[in-house]
Amino acid sequence: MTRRFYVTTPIYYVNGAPHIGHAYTSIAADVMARFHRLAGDEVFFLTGTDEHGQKVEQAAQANGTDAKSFADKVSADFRNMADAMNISYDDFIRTTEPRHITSTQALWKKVADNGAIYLGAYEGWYALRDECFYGEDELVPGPDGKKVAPTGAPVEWVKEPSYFFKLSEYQDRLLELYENNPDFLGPHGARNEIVSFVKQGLRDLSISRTSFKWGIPVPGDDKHVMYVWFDALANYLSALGYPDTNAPRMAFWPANLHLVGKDIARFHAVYWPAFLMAAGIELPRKVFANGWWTIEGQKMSKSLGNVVDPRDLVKEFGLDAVRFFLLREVPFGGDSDLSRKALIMRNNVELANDLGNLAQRTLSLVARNCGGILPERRTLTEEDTHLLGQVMVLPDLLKSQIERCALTDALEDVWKVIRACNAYIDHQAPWALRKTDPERMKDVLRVLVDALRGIATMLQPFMPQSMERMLDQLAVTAEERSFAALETPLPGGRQLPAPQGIFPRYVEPEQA
RNA sequence: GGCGGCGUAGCUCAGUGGUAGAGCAGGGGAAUCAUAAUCCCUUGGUCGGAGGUUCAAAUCCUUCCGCCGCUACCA
Repeated sequence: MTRRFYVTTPIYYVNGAPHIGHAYTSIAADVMARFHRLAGDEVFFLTGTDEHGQKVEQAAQANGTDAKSFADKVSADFRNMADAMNISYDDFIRTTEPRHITSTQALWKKVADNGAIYLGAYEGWYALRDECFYGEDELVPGPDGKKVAPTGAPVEWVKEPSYFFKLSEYQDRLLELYENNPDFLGPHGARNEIVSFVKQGLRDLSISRTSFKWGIPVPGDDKHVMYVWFDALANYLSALGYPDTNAPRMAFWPANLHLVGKDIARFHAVYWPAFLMAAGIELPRKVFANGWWTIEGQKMSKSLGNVVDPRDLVKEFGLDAVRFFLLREVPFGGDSDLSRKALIMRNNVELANDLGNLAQRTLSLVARNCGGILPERRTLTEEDTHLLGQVMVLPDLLKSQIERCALTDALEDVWKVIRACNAYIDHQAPWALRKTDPERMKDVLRVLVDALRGIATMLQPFMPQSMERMLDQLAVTAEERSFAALETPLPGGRQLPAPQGIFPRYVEPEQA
């Protein structure tokens, strides 16, 4: 029976350019998607862009264009970044697409028909000049002592008609959800915060606006457009073809994993399940929040001018070195720091020295001493069995790590085996066996090739391009690269191509 | 203010009741197949402070200090 696996990234808001944080979440989701494909699951991997709202309207104006053209441009840039990072998405949804608009309106109607939406009034501090609401804490004292907007514009307390979602009625059911499904929300820190947030009590949620037009019209009341979360969250269903229950993709619902940045964990863990409960739709299995990246120890911000475009890093260090670094550096779920030094260190020590050099020394021994022919699998010594045993448990080991979104731990598990391989080759010393026991040398090299094949197979989701090259050099055919294929040893006698370095050491250009 | 998290070797972190761990960095040695990469050994911590529970605490409780997060409509 084929298992289905549906994983999503957030849809990224198009009021600003893509940066390393967006890439991070997408790469993590990509690893999950690729991993499940290699495990034989049927995968649907969704990403996209969120394009409505006042901020996009304003950003477009500032750029002297209209909202749609602006959204087109930025959305294309996000898509370009996803492609540049080798994100294997199956669909890229945009909230301005007709399929999303009709689907979201259908979801709204369903929720409204079930009595969870009512018309009320949204109150707040409104600055006429900015055409914008501000939160109480955003206001600053003006020259005359009266509170004004951060832009300096005068504000007044106004009421605007708005549709509300009866979020307050879902507190108990949400707490029950977290209680009964400890894995629904991760990691632990985020989970605790959300639970205590919900325990504090929930207010109804304003889900429409009349103060701007760039949004999805509320069904039956064109004066309103949907506000933020109802529109955005619905993408996870609209991409599947909701409300058409016969749409082929609907079989992927409920989603197995919504991967999100920690800033929007609450919306995914509180609003989204509540909307779905109200609509009578099954809930996603898991929401997991990843942390933030600081840059050289500093918060990434436009004002500091240290916003990192991942495509620049790729140009300098190579795609897989960047993918690897982001997932390897710090436990997935926590915050992490991106520094040049750490990136170079990871690349040189773990990719070039540990793994790249292991492959290179093994394959050049095979090339030189076996004529590049893969030796047969023969009798194994205790050491051989021990090493291969470590390789054989990797699929199950990683499966459970991926299950709990422990991407860093998964990599650490693989690296333990890589280090064991380096110890093995030193202890066996096939270069010495060449003179004393050439047959045993072949056995040793064969064990190493098998170990490398297992390692490269498991690392494909993390570093698809490099591992493709490594598996090519190991003469593993395209059909032999799934996890299941690892149970069948490669037939001996194959001709291996001439080995070529896969992970070059990074050497800093000469300082002036 | 309320709730929560963290504070363990120079650095990044693992370890949740039973004689302190990993990787990197530092020191010594071996090997020379390999991208001068690798392997072996090793230095190093009164586990933030104090008090308590226990035969036994980094691990449970109390308190103090320091850092951080959340505290709703902000993408």
